[in-house]
Amino acid sequence: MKKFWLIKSEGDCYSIDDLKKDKKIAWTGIRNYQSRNFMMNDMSVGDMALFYHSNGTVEAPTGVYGIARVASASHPDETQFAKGDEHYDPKATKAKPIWYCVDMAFVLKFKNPVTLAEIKIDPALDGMLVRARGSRLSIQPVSQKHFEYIVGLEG
DNA sequence: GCCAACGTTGGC
DNA sequence: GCCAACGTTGGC
Repeated sequence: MKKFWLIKSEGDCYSIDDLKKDKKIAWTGIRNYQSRNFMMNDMSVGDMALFYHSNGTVEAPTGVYGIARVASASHPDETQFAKGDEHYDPKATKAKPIWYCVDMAFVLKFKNPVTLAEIKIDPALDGMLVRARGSRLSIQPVSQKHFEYIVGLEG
């Protein structure tokens, strides 16, 4: 059973254009247990994800910019072992990793982003987690209905 | 840049 | 196991 997700990235940090260029990347750096658990327990290869840019600007507003696909099972996030890396975690060891990630593959980029402002006012998207105030989860489950609706908005 | 909301840490 | 302090996220 295919599932649907929303994955957040700061647009000026790693954007949908970067993923398009890389084709596929390990979705590292998640340091939140709820988000990690989604990747470890609930994601499967082939699941689809809305690619969301947070911390937007007037020129590049916060919102959904494209689609990615889960391209691997979960595996240890290598950045937790990398001393000096901003995501280094001294409590993690190779024998007992703490943080896991999956690989994400590029699917498509929207011609026009579906902005958070649009998502918030659209009655069809009522209940989307990203609408909730203070929603800081960087990996969120999305219903198939909401996923398809947003893809449909983009045309 | 501000600040509210939230998760995590650590003292007790 | 509580809870205050702290750091971070993320919308505005």
